[in-house]
Amino acid sequence: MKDASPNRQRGSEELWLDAGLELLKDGGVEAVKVMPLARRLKLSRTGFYWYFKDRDALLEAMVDRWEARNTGNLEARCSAYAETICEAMFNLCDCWLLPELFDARLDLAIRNWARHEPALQGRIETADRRRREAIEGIFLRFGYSEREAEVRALTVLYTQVGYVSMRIEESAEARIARIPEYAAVFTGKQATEAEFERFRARHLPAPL
Amino acid sequence: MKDASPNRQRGSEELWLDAGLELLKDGGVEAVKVMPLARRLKLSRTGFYWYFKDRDALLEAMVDRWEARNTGNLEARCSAYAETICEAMFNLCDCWLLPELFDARLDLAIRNWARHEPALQGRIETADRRRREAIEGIFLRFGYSEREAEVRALTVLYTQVGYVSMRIEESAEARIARIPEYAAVFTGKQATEAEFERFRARHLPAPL
DNA sequence: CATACACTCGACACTTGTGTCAAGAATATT
DNA sequence: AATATTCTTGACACAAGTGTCGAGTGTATG
Repeated sequence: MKDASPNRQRGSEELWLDAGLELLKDGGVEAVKVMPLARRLKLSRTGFYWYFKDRDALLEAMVDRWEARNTGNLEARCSAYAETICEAMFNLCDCWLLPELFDARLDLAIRNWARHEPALQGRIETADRRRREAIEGIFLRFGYSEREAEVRALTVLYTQVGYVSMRIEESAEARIARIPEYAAVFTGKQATEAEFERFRARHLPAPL
Repeated sequence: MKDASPNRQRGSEELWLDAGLELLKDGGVEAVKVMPLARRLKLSRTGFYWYFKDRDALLEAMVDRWEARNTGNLEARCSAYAETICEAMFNLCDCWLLPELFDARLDLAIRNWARHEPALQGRIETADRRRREAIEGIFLRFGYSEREAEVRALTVLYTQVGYVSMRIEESAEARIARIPEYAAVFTGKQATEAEFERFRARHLPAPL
């Protein structure tokens, strides 16, 4: 007595999870409700409960996904090979230009959510500590003092969070163009033309 | 003449508005519901509708209040008298130390809320532009190039938003102690002992 | 081919929220 | 003191969400 179409949409854990993340990113946690999710997927609301115990289980799964991504890539960029502090900073800046390295919207959404969820707040703090230590490491490797490395790392972190938080909309080119100046502020050193060219080259679309 | 009879709690526009802001600050917009508000004030829920047409009217009033505060004080600190770029930066830093100049929690709450409310987003952008121009003005007055002034102003803004957004908890002393280093990163110049002392003096409790 | 597994669905019971109304208490004005 | 205004309240009508249950429907496989 049901839909006769052979290829009808079928649910799966992935499907609900992805849709949940989508809703989280552009509507905040409060938008992650089972009912709207079902509407969006054109599935019955109650089907959700086959894959997840309840709404909280979904939220949990979303956080797990976030944890397994952003911070790791940032750490990796921080320990990438570099000959100068500016080159190292450019390596880190890859994160702000390549969405696959760092999902800024997700990061922001999780951060906002954590604001009213003390349990989550702890996980955020852990992530932020790891990130700060990774960035501090760059400065320490290039001879900055402990104290200076810390403040500079914090400036980088805050700037990044602030940038994302203010939802700046700029073209990739505009953003790339500003990068050397940010690098100069962050490190206190001016990058060479060559260093910037190497960075720019890997971010501009290859001229086939 | 109205006498406040202590017998019985009575409502008022102020009362509901203040409670609303409180809820906004520590629970996000989603927490600003008439029912919890009434519970908190120990008043009947429906009394609310005598003062405000509906929930949206309250939200509107809260935004008005925010607009009438934070940005203006920041602009004022940016145009305060200063002999050097570092002194000017310290003037601005007053905002991050004196809650009456700048309500960071409210700023953050409004910002998060705006994320999912395009209408509000416009007002945020206007506020951010005014702030950026005020900070840029400092750098321009002290001879930085247009381009450099812009990037440095943005760094200051993003750092501040990021700092608030990450909900850092530090004592006033710890924060004050770090300020000269931030000032050095932001301006590229080292403040003198005297400049920092003048700044510190007005923030430490007067030893009467 | 039968049957068990993986999955979907509608109905039900419950909770929290919104906004309206008419009746009434408290206070101010005349 | 009488009256008008200001404010509070409980009852009512609705909307949107959560989670459970039992009865299904396809599909894979033993």
